[in-house]
Formats: sequence, structure tokens, C-alpha cells
Amino acid sequence: MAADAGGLAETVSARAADLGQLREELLFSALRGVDGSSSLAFAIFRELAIGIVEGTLPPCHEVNSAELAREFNTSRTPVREALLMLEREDLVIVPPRRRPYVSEVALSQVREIYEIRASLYGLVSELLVDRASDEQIARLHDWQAKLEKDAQAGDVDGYFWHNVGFRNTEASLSGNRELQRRLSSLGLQMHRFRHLSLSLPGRLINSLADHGRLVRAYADRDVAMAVAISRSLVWRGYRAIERSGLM
Amino acid sequence: MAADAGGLAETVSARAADLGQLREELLFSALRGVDGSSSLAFAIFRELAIGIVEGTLPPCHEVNSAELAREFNTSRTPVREALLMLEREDLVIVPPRRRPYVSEVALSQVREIYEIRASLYGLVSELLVDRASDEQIARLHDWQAKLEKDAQAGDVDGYFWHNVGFRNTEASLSGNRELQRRLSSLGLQMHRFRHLSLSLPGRLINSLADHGRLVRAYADRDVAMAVAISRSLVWRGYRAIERSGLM
DNA sequence: CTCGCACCAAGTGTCGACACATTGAACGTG
DNA sequence: CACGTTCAATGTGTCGACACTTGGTGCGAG
Repeated sequence: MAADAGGLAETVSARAADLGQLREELLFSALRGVDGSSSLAFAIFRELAIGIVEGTLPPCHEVNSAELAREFNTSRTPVREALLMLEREDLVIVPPRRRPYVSEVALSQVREIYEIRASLYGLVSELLVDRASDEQIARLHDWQAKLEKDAQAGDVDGYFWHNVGFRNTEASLSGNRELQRRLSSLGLQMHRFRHLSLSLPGRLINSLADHGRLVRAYADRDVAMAVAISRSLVWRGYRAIERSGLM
Repeated sequence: MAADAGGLAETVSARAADLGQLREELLFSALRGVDGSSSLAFAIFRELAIGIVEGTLPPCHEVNSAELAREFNTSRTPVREALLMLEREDLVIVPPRRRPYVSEVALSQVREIYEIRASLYGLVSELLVDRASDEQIARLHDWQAKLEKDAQAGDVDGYFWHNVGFRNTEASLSGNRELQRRLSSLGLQMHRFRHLSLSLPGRLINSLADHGRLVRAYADRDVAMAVAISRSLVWRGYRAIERSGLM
């Protein structure tokens, strides 16, 4: 994260490590404070969350606390807590007296979430235009530069995570911490099908252009334009998933 | 809830019971499914949540699991789960290795939440105009009739809860269950300072008029108007709190 | 009298154990 | 052979116990 300015000649592995750290950071940024209780439960939660998001733990896969307890060399108590945290993020379903299992996401649900995201990112842009300083907007420009580099290199994964970083920075610049938290929570769900959202060719180019126009709208303090672009960016992501036909 | 049609001559006590039931229903509507695990933990959660919302458990009040376990005649395990559920709703704070306590809400935080609410209720109205049938909009008209009755009777408490019911029905008619859930969760926080929001005289009249115009906008399928009124309704609530100066 | 340190009560996080619910299979019956 | 019943295995929800931490108290030194 730090000292990335002008890092033109990064090795591939260093870059991958950077990306991994960024990913960790962004996935759980909202939950750092909400850490809950023990770090043990949180560690298990993080492990499982990553597994679900990455697809290692597929939907409908049963996650019983006894087996996980053996696996993590702990008692069932922290595992139970972790499962409840996962339920809060809608990553697993814990039916009473029945075995918990990894939740399944229907396209209709994805659409519901994107509707909310579009609305909230519209709000983010609205607030940002009003509250962010020029220096802060410049920080967005930095992120955009990274996106440009990724797009030119055809680095889809890098583009995705830098995009998340861009969005997260926007949320933080809105000055509404509550909003940032809620969006991050929604984001955790999103990451489960990001691979779908990235598969379509040409998507990067369009997305990149929109990001450029968005930053410009911020610099110009053009609320209406910023809100419109911000929302359309979200919708573009949804349509990519929809068209991929994989859900 | 059921068979309320034309109930003109209700006794006061019956009315109060009705309101209590409506309150329970609306407070936890979003969490019914998310019930989590055991009904025991959920029962404790509900009890504490009501206590916090009603003000019986004031902010910064320590809620330690040992004492609660004694009080509820259970072990500490379900109490811990309940505390984690409360943390998820931002009603308590559970610092690691430290005693949990009832969370405190600053005015700035209230504003943040209202900003989100305004945005999301705007979305609700937008979706509702598109998707709700005329019969469903008629149901909103029923709620509005109740509000009118409450306003004429000067029944502030009744007005408040019927208003929540109106809003909740709107959310359900948006056809976006995820949205309804998130709004309900935000609502749980809101109810903590509802008394502030109702204190100002003249508020009922203004609010009532807005509700009337909102339902009409729905019937006319006037998106822009509906969204504008919906948002302004939320903001009116915030300004009431702000002006009350009690935070 | 103030400050620092040891000490103690109280509380948290974690554990292993137990009763009950659920699930799936073996089993007998129509 | 289909189908309902019985039964064991597995898993959940809950419990009481234990080690470690935390916060406060009192004591002694300066």
C-alpha cells in the first residue's frame, strides 16, 4: 500500500503479494472494528469467508461446527461464533437445529443487491462532491492511474481489486462512516461472483473510461454528472453478470 | 393486524395491545428469518434490544454476560450469542476482552444513518412506482387512513408506529427483500431516539400531508415526485431530532 | 500526600461433556 | 417391491468449569 509511487519495475511476485494484501485489506476493512469478540473466532471467520468468496467452499456445502473444530484445533465454541458472523454477512445459513451450509445466491438476489449498491454509490458521489477536498480527489486520480496501468497490461485481477480500492476510497471520502461500513458489507457478498463480472471482453475499456469521467466530474464538482456515472458504473457490473448467463 | 377494517369503536386497552403487537412485529420483522440459531439466544436478544430501544438500558450501561446469565437462568453461552447479535445491530459494543456496554449514538451518527435512509427510501419509492399494483398501493392508502385517525386524535405514539408500518409496507412493495431487510436493520437503530423525533408540535400535520401526497404520487405513477417526497419525509424526521437539541 | 506496585475479585474466552434433535439406513410389514 | 417404523450415528444447543486478563484496591516507598 505505502510507497507505491512510481513503482514501475515491480517484479511479478511482489506485485502479487501487494495485491493479496490489498485484497485482505479491502475484504475485511468494514469488519476490523466489528471484530466482535475473540480473535480466534475472527480468524476462523476470515478463513471461511475467504474460502466461500474464492469458491473453495461451494454453495450448499455443509459446514458443521464439529468438523471445523477438529480442523482448526479448537473447541466448537469459537467455530459457532464464526458461523454466526458468516451468517450476518449472508455467506452461510444457520437453520435452527440443522446443519449450517454455505448460502446460495440467486440472480434475483444479485440484482437486489446491485440496486442497493447503485443507490448508495449515488449517495457516495453526492456527498463526496460536497465534502471532499481537492487533495482528496487527487487521491482518486492516483487510483485511476493504477486502473489505467492494469487495463493496458490486461491485468484483470489487478484491475478488479484496484477498482474495489477506488470504490472504497470514494466511500471513505463521502465522510459517512456508516455508509462506508454498509457498502463494504454488501461488497463482501459481491466478491463471490466477481469472476463472472470480469469475464466479458471490452468491459475493462468501458469501465476505465467511466472512471476517468467520474474523477473529472468530481474535480468539476458536477454533482448530477458524478451521481449518474457512479450509478451507471454499478449497473454496468450487474449487466456483465447478467449477460454471462452463469447464474 | 388482521381484521382491523372499520374497527371504529376500539377500547383503549385493546388499542394499546394492538400497538404493542405491531411494535413487536415491526421491530423484529427483519430478523425473523435471520433468527440465527437457538430461540433462547434470540429471546434474550429481543429482551435486551427492547430494553435498549425503550431506554431502560441507557447508553454506556455495562451488560456483562455473567450477570445476564444469572438473570435469565441460563448459561453464559446463549447470552454471549445474544450480545453478538446486539453488536451486529449496533446496539451494544463488545470490545475484545473487555466488558460489553450499550452503545452511544452521537448526532453525527444519526445524521449518517438518515442520509442512508433518505437514499434508500428514495430507491424504495422508485421501485415501488414501477412494480406495485394498484391494489398494493391501495394498502398504503389504508395505512394513511390510520395515520389520519391518529393525527386527529393527537395519538403521537400510534402515529409513530403506524408510520413505521407504512414505511415497512412501502419497503415490502418495492419487491426488493434485501432492501427491506437493510432498512429494517437501520430502523432498529432509529427507534432509540424516536421520542425526540416526535416531540415537536406541528410535525404530525406536516408529516401527514406529505404522506397523502406520497400515496397520490404512487397512484399517479409519478416517480420524480414520489422520490422527492419520500426523501423529504426522512429529512423532516432528522431535522426534528436536530432541532430538539437533545443530542 | 502522591505515586508505584503487588494483589484480589470479577469477567471473558475457551474447553469438554451431556441431553436432545435430526438424518439416514436397516428392517419388517402390507 | 413400496412404504412406514425403529434405531444408531452424527451434530446441535446448552451447560458448568478453568485459565488468563482486566480493573480496582490497598499497601508501602519516596
